[in-house]
Amino acid sequence: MLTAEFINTLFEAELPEPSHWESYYPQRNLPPGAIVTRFGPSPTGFLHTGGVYVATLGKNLAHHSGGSYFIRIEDTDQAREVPGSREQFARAFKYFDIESDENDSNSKWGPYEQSNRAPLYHTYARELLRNGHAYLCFCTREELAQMTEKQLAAKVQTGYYGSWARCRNLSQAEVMNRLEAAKTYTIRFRSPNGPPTRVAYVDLIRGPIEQQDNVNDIVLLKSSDQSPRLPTYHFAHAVDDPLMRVTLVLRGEEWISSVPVHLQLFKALGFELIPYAHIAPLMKFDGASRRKLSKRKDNEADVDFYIRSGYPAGAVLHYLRGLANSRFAEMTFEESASSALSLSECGVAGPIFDLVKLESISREFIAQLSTEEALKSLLTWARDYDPELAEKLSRNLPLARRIFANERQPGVGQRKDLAKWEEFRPAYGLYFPELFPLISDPSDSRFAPVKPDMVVKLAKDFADSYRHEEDKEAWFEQIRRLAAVHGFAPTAGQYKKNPENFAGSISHVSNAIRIALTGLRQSPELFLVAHNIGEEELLRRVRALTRSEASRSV
RNA sequence: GGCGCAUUGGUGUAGUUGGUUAACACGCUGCCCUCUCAAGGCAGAGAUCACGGGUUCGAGUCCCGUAUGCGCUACCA
Repeated sequence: MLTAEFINTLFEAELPEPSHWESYYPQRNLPPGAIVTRFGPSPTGFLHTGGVYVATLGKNLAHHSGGSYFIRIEDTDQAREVPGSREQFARAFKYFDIESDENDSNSKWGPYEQSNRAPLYHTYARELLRNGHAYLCFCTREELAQMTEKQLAAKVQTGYYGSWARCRNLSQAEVMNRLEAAKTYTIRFRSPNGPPTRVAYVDLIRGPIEQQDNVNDIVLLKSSDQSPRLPTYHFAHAVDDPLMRVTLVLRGEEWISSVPVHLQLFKALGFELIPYAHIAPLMKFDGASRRKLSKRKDNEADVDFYIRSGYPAGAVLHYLRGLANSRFAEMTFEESASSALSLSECGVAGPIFDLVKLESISREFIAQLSTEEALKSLLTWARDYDPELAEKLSRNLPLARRIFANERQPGVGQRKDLAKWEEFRPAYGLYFPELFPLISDPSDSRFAPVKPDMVVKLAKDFADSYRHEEDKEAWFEQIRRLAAVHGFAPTAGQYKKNPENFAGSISHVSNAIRIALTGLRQSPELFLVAHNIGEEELLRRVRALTRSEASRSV
């Protein structure tokens, strides 16, 4: 056992006592049942889609219970910190509406970055040292690695326990000797380490869980040669969550195995237990098997993927809520955004994160936006990711509005062409003359099966007799006449019944014109195209084909 | 290896004290509509409820075992 005087020399002299912190962080004044929960991302890379999943669940639970949701940056592994992560986090939090209710300037329960909380951890590490629940360990990483190898070879449990825990019972004299030899040390938890026992607790999602109790003397404070000396996740969790007055620990399922450690730490620290809810991770198919959505392998695991591609946050969040509580998948976007999620409805198996499903939800989402909402969302995206498009849109807002309004006519079935804003340009760029490459080659493969000479004939006749009719039917009648003149069936139905009687279907003719006008095999109806680009531009596009023929025959 | 979690059609789930042909949504296929693609309408395929035992008159639902997948077993979180 180390003396109190000696323990004090290991820490800053003015380090507060636990009682100081416990009154410094009062209970929150919240209604009964209010949930206070936190999201704790580590700045070791981009924010993971699974993080948004957990965070949005937590924020929803907190807000619907009259509680509070906050983000605590868990940056205790400074070696693995990736520069720029925090900036990316901030952008992603904002985009997905999971920003923290609390921060260092509006709340007294901070700081909200663990690297700024070192004194807290030190106070409690010292306390555990004083009451014998912790000790100094001088084992080097090399020694620990060798030990693990031996354990593996001997087929015994790996870890720092029992007779393997060499520093567990060092005398104060031995400890002082090593300190004088300038050895670095960690502070380890002195686990109960008795005969194997079972431990049980209730998970709010899974119900009762029972497992073997922990016997490992896990590290509490990392190596003494670091500054500041930071805790491991386990210790940070056991200090921060009680003191930040969290009432629900919501985290990934990978933490289930660590609960026995956490329970022991809470007990040793004298804190009341906080209910746990472990969320099943988002999964993905890899061939025939499924695995956790991985930062390294899957670009849809990176939330920047959605921001960059222009998936509206509302669509992604709706999908994520549906994965958490399937009831939400059946709701309208509005209902799902305003309803309370529940832990008991969360599935226990990891759901497959299916990009195809997301795309379809996103299509629905964009389709139900009003013209103004859609335009605003598109412009916001384009300013960052397609400045050229943003510029063209801003210079012709009436046209931009018309494009969305065309697809949103009341009473008419709603088109669902766009799943993400990066699809806007390929689908609708054709409306902007500056973004449209003229098609002048009649043998372009997009015209198939209509032959090049027929393409030219159709283009020439169409342009020569073109009238910019204001009525949809009257306008399309031109195409029908054009088809009839060249032996094509005037309706698709007639061609279908007797294909042998015709040179082709009306659809061949309309598609030839479609390609000339839009360059696309799929486009909005031609009448709309004609009126959105205007007569002059229409004729310019169609005549590009006839000119090409003229120059070729010279 | 040890420990833990999971397993209902392609996907997400429902199936709350065991009780008739396992339900819903999305997806998929075909047809209709149709100038293309969507949207819409109609019809359809698709699950021996992971596998094997057991309890029971009767099990997706309870019990045991097995398999498979995932996770933890770090001075990573």
